[in-house]
Amino acid sequence: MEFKHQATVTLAEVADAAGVGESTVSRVLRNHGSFSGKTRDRVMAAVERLGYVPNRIAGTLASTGSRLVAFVIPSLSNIVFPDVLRGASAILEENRYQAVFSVTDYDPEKEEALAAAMLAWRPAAVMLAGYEHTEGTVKMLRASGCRIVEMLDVDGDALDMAVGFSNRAAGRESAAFLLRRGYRRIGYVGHDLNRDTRAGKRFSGFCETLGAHDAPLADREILAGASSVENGRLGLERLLARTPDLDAVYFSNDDMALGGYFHCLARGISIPAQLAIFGYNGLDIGRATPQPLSTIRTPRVATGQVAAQLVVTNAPPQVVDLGFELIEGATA
Amino acid sequence: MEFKHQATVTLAEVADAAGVGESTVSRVLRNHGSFSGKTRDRVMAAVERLGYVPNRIAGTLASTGSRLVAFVIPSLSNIVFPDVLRGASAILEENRYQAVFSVTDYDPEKEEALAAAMLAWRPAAVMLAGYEHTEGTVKMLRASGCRIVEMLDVDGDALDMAVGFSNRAAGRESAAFLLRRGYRRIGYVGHDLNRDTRAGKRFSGFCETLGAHDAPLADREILAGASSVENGRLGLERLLARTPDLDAVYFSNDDMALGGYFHCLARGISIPAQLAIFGYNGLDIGRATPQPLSTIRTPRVATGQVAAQLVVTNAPPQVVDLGFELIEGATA
DNA sequence: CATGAAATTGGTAGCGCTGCCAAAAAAATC
DNA sequence: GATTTTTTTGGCAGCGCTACCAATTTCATG
Repeated sequence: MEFKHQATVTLAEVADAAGVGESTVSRVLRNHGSFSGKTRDRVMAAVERLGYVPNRIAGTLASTGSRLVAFVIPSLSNIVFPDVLRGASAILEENRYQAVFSVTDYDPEKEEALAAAMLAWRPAAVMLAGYEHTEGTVKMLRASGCRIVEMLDVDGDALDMAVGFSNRAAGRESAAFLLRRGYRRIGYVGHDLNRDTRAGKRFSGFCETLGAHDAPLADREILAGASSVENGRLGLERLLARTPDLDAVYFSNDDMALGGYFHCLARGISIPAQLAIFGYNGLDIGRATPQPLSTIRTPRVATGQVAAQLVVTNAPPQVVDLGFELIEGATA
Repeated sequence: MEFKHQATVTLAEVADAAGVGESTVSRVLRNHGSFSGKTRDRVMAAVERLGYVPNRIAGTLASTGSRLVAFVIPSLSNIVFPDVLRGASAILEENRYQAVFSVTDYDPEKEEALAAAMLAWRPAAVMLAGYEHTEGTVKMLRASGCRIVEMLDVDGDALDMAVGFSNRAAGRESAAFLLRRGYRRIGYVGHDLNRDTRAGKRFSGFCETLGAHDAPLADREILAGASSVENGRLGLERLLARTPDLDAVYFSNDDMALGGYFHCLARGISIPAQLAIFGYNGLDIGRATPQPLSTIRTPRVATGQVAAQLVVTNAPPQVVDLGFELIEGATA
């Protein structure tokens, strides 16, 4: 088997080598249309011999519709997005689609620029996080004619398709759970809510339910920057310094909550007797801590899977609510 | 159900609308070649008016060399790879390159299939993890003529370029550190080493140094499946059940080590007096635990950045060793 | 003004493939 | 064996853009 270095073999060369026409090679390779077994063998032998690799750029240009799926995600540091990508890429690979991605850093303007760059690749679909986009992004996506999937949120109007769960409801249920357990002096530790609008929706649902039960949020500590274990720890420390008599704290997610948990471990604050901790996401690590973290488990991988499934099946516009699960754990 | 694709605006239509030739529009849009300010304004106005989005598929086919960079990575669950992607995607975006990815699940055969699929997009470069590839993968990559970057390992011969650090040296230094601290009864808890060959190299370097100091590995517990906090916890439990008199345990990475740490917290095993714990990766969470984790911090994001930089600058073949940093922490 | 140099511009041949159509070959039917 | 039907095949026009080259305009300069 010879491979020519750097000289790209074209379909025409394969056709010559196999002694057949170009379209025949194309049909064999795509297993589309009809051809005899003998022809197929001859073509495949030539492909093998020449080390031919089809050029999908050319193929996509010639045919209608690409097999590229574009992901425009806020971050790769927040485990949520790798999880979504993981779910989606498995489905996409099975269906011979190719995933392309860009990271917006939670910046709507950057999202617009990156979405535009993505559309230049004429993807079959664009997958985004949530419903909050600039006017320009919306207009561009609409005009593109490609499928759009907004992921990880269902609290709003979908441009085309949406897959996820209600962040607002997650916030409400978290509050209801804490109230049922008898906590009344409840605080919040979160990260930048303007950027992470889904965290903002959870917080707003949380406060709504607290308010409805005459137990308004006692105090809050919002840290600038991304969510992290360290920020969670720091946030709880500051919150307790200001408002020591809290009996429960809701965190913007499990990373932050783990930081809070570690703070309590380090300071000898007994959980949940002295202070209850509640998170969001249902990370694996939260189940392996000495006391399993009380949290809400979200279908992150499934969100990616379903989103990809909708795209590969070219499903009609729809919103899929995958729900979430409250994990009682031992910290609340 | 049928979905109409909107009629996409082409460069030719923009040219007509602006009253100029196609090549002029192309030059203006790419800011390449010369054109007058007046022409540029006319073209940009037409682009704006028609909502033209260039078709990069066509552009790539017509020109030589694409601006796609293909990542073929083992996993998205192991934070290492999102971190690498994060570093790389920032650099690539700045340089108007587009990242494409596939996930191999640590399966070399799947890596070969996915690499082949990637090459069909004629990427500027293919970025892989480590040096262990099938013969077919190597042959194909060599023949492709595109740049190749092997990441996260420098213990071997690079196909073209490599960026990372020595896993073997990391293992050796970890062992040396534990020996310096006086630990002699040392165990190991790891995950599937056949698949994660870099973890295998660390382990082998670790054992080598132990052996050289007459303190051979006392016992080991290898868990099937991927690394996880839960597996680390389980692994340490099993290891200690079998060999209770260990004074230190080396884990295949920080996830596993955290599991071990939590096991000790839950069982009241005092760290590091009764048992020392040493990890690998330098995750943020390991710095926020009540006792900071003793571990080796690896330049994951930088690996991605440098790898991307090499590609966008079309650097000559080379191996870049970014090194690593031993963090003493408080668990060993 | 003339003349050559420099800056702009447009025309057009591909890039490598797919989709359509007609031609050829093979199989089925009378 | 002639005819019809079915299966296989090849030719070729694009897909939308870029690269190259030649044509045109503008600018300097004597």
